[in-house]
Amino acid sequence: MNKKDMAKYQARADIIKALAHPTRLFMVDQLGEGEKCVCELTDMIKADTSTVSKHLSVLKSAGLIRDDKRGTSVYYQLKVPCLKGFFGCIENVMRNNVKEQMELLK
Amino acid sequence: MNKKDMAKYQARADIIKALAHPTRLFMVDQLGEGEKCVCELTDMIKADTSTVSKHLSVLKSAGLIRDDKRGTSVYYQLKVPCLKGFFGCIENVMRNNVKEQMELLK
DNA sequence: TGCTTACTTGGTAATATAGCCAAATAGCCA
DNA sequence: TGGCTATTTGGCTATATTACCAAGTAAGCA
Repeated sequence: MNKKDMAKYQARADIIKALAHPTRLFMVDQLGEGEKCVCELTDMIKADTSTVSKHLSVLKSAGLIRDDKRGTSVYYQLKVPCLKGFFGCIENVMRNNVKEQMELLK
Repeated sequence: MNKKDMAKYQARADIIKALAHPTRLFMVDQLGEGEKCVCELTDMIKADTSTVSKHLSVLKSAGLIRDDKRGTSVYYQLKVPCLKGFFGCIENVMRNNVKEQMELLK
């Protein structure tokens, strides 16, 4: 693998890494249904506000969401609609994994 | 977020985490073009065989690839064709991030 | 101005991940 | 059998990630 390819895969990995956490996946799902402020997400997730804020900043740095401050609240929006297809793929993997577990038990 | 949802997002995250590394993304790309043995991948990646083997086992545990031992070699194959669409989505994000960087410089 | 709510940032401890070396295992062939 | 090649596993250190608390910033309002 040459240097340029390495950089390409590193850049991909950085974005995927931003998605690789249950709380952040939940956020992406929620934001897929419409913008939410930090306080709304904090309520749903039941973690410290600072924790939620940091997860959001990871998604934002990766370019997956956008923020919009209105008054004292900050609203976040999903920038990337194509993620839905991706999650479909992940669900396929999960279904298949379960299927294989079941085969083992037969 | 209730316990069941939490488990769902955790399971998704575990699979995504398996993809969240440049070397493993390279492997997935390579295996997408056809099966390869550990030694071939080791040559391409130029890391210790043990490192390559461990990356492959991460992908395998996630259910993304399958192994097939023939003689002294172990051949790995991609199990999940839908990943190609996913990478397309990630490339979109990367392109958009660059675009926004450029806007900033205008 | 001073208070309150909403959010971000810095610091820290616990945990997870990555890479290498060394050692173990497995199949092939002389 | 003994040796060779291919691969996996265990152990270790370095680094990254996560979550919380505490402190800082920012906007609205009495």
